[in-house]
Amino acid sequence: MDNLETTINQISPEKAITQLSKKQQAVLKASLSLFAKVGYDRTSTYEIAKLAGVSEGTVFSQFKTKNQLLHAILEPFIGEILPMAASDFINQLQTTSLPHFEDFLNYIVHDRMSFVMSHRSEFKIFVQEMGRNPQLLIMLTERLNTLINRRLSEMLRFYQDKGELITWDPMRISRYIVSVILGYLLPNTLMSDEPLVIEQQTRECVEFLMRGLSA
Amino acid sequence: MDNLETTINQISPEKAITQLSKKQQAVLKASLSLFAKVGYDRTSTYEIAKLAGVSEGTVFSQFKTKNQLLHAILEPFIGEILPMAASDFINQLQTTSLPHFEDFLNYIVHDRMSFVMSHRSEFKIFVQEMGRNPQLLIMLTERLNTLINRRLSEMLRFYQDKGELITWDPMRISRYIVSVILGYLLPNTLMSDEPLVIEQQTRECVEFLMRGLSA
Amino acid sequence: MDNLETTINQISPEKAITQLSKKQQAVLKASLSLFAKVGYDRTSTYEIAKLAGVSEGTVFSQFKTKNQLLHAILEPFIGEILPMAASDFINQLQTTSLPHFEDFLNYIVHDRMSFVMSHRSEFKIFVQEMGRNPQLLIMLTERLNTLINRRLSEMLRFYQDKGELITWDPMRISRYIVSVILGYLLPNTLMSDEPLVIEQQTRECVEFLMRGLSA
Amino acid sequence: MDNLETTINQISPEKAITQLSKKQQAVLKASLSLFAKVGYDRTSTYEIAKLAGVSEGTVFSQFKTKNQLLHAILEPFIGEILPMAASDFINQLQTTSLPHFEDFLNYIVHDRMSFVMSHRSEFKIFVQEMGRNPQLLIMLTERLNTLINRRLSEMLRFYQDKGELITWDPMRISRYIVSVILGYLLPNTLMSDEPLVIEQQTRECVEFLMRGLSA
DNA sequence: AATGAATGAGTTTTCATTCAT
DNA sequence: CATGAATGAAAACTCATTCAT
Repeated sequence: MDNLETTINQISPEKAITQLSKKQQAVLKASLSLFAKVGYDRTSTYEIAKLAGVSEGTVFSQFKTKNQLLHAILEPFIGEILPMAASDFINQLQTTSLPHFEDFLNYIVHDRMSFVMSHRSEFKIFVQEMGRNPQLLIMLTERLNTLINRRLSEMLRFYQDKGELITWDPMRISRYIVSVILGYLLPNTLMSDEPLVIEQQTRECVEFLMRGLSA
Repeated sequence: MDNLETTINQISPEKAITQLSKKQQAVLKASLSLFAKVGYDRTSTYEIAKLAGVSEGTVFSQFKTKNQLLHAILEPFIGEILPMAASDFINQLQTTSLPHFEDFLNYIVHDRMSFVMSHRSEFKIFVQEMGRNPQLLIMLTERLNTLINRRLSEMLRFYQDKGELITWDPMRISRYIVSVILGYLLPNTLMSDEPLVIEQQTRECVEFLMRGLSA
Repeated sequence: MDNLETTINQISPEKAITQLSKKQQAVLKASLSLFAKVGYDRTSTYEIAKLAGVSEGTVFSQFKTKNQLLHAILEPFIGEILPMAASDFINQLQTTSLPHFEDFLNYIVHDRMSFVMSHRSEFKIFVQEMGRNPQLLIMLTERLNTLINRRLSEMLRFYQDKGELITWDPMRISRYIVSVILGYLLPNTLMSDEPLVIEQQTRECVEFLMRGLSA
Repeated sequence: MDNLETTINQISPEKAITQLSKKQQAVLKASLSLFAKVGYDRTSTYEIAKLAGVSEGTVFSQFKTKNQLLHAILEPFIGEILPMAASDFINQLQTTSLPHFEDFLNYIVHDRMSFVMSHRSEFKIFVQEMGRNPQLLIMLTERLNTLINRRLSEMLRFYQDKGELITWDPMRISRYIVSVILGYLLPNTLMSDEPLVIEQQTRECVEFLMRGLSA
């Protein structure tokens, strides 16, 4: 069911990333790990080089600046991984027959939890950078708006028409779904590093959301 | 109703903070502002001095290091503002007659939103630091646990016994309340800097929570 | 016998030093102690103020700069204590009847050891500064030359004429006497801080010098 | 005869020091020169960089702190140069046939004077630091004790048994020899920077010591 | 491409000194 | 005179970035 467990390299095989040599991949991996753990600003290029097992010069041979390294992580995340995940997600949703809102909720809660869990590091970096660079949030929001919201709204309206979902503004409904999911993910996943039993959490989540959102 | 709109200086007039000279207060204020806006790491002590209108030496005369400046902001927040707010909040709750769960929800959602809004900067800094220093979250959680949770649980059980609140684990109920509140606060307040119409948001919030949580 | 146990304040009662207030004396004493212990450069005016129990401003009210504080210690030492000690010493020598060279040696070895021991701190500071400011040594040498050497040379010649002292250049003889005394003082006194049993050391010293220097 | 005129680089060609690049050697050389001339505390890393003809960053690329720079100078001196010199010196003494105590004295006085003269800068720095860090003296004393004193004592006893040397404690005899040598070296060499005519000084030195120490 | 020594601008920090109270 | 907050110049140190090898 989870079609999102895509690694960075599986995403766009013909693009920049797979052209990267072993060393460059190590650099990217080391950056991802360190940026997520201690933050972009507290990670020095020396530490990246050390963790990647390369020289400091090598860190800069592919990515000209430290900031490009950050973007090399975040851009595919915002520009490819998230949208692709979103498309896949939406497509999957549409082709999957989910006759009832509860099935729908079950599906998306579980799927999104899995997705975030499998991209924990990127999320942490994204969240941290968002704190300083609100433009990131705007970029993300716009992308998701065009990709998801219209089609998601259609779906929500489908269940509203069926009388299974409260007739609030779909944006408002989305906000609650996202909030409750993040309420589980943020403390357990982004802040600490404990594993998360997705199935159990999903059940709880859906139980609450069904009460709050069914017509 | 909101007894929490206490500024830093109103908190402990006889303690450290009011001993600070005008210039030192300016330093603290400038740091608070810059740390919140661009983050601790991207704020130089030179910029703090410039914004505070003092010399760079002055930045270090009271707070010996830049990191102490951060702690001078966060510690009263974690150690005094939050707990005092929590106590006030709980006491207020207990002395206020809130016969129905909906009154209770209305009260806490509005109060907490107001509180966060009035300490926006501190929250932003706290959230940013939390991303790198998970220990902060643990400190906070422990403090809040001892201060709030037991008494909050009692109150929730009061409404559960009255048959107005679903008989889930009070911790789980708290999580949903917090999640939904943050779902409103984070995007509008912490990430961007737009003003927030608390009354409207509170009403929406409570409406949803009542559906999800009433027995 | 030891006429040199003069404290700073006993030296020039009509001059600056006794005009000093209690606080200023404390400053001077603290400086002396810290300069001797950790060196001039590693002593901050803040530490002087703290040890003296005064404010930092007070450190500068009498002595305009930190360097003047150093000179306030060294100048009386070079300009007054040492010469006065030297005069006293020479006068004492001349008025004291020391018919034999061995008596003479005994006297000066014991007296100089006592003198250095009672001005240990000043000596330490002087030696340390000398390493960086060779001019100090020149100043000292010139002063001692005019004050002592001529008259000391006369005395040495007295014993040479009596056939009790080898007929080397008096300067050379002085050098050996000084070297051997310092050979005892430097390790035990200036470098470490152990007490020194002067009588025992004097006897050893004189025994060796008598062998090396008697005619 | 003087086997001790070893420069820093001749000491351990395969070790740390020769791994240093040209620029790093320049940094070390500049530090040595400035520390000796004006003292560690009065030498700024900027001045070191300027004298070495490198950027200030380079000063810190190899030696992480200014203090490590000091240790990079002193440690090989205490840990390698002195002990090696000591061993060489003792070995040389043992293999050289020195039938009479006067030959022995002549040899060591000349050799030690040459050694100190060829490491003047290191000695100056060492002496200066010793004034503030008495632990240095302890380190040195312990090293020399284990390396030299036992074997030197044996040699002295050899001449005592031959009836050419006074039967004092060898430690006491060493103290006089060292004192008299330093009596020549300190004023002429360490304090000022004038050259020293070793042969002449050696002759005077030995003449006095022979009188004082022969049986 | 990879290396790592070198760079230099920027940052934090120290501290002697000043000055209003 | 005494105080101690304020100053600012200078110091040590960091680190992203460059470049010769």
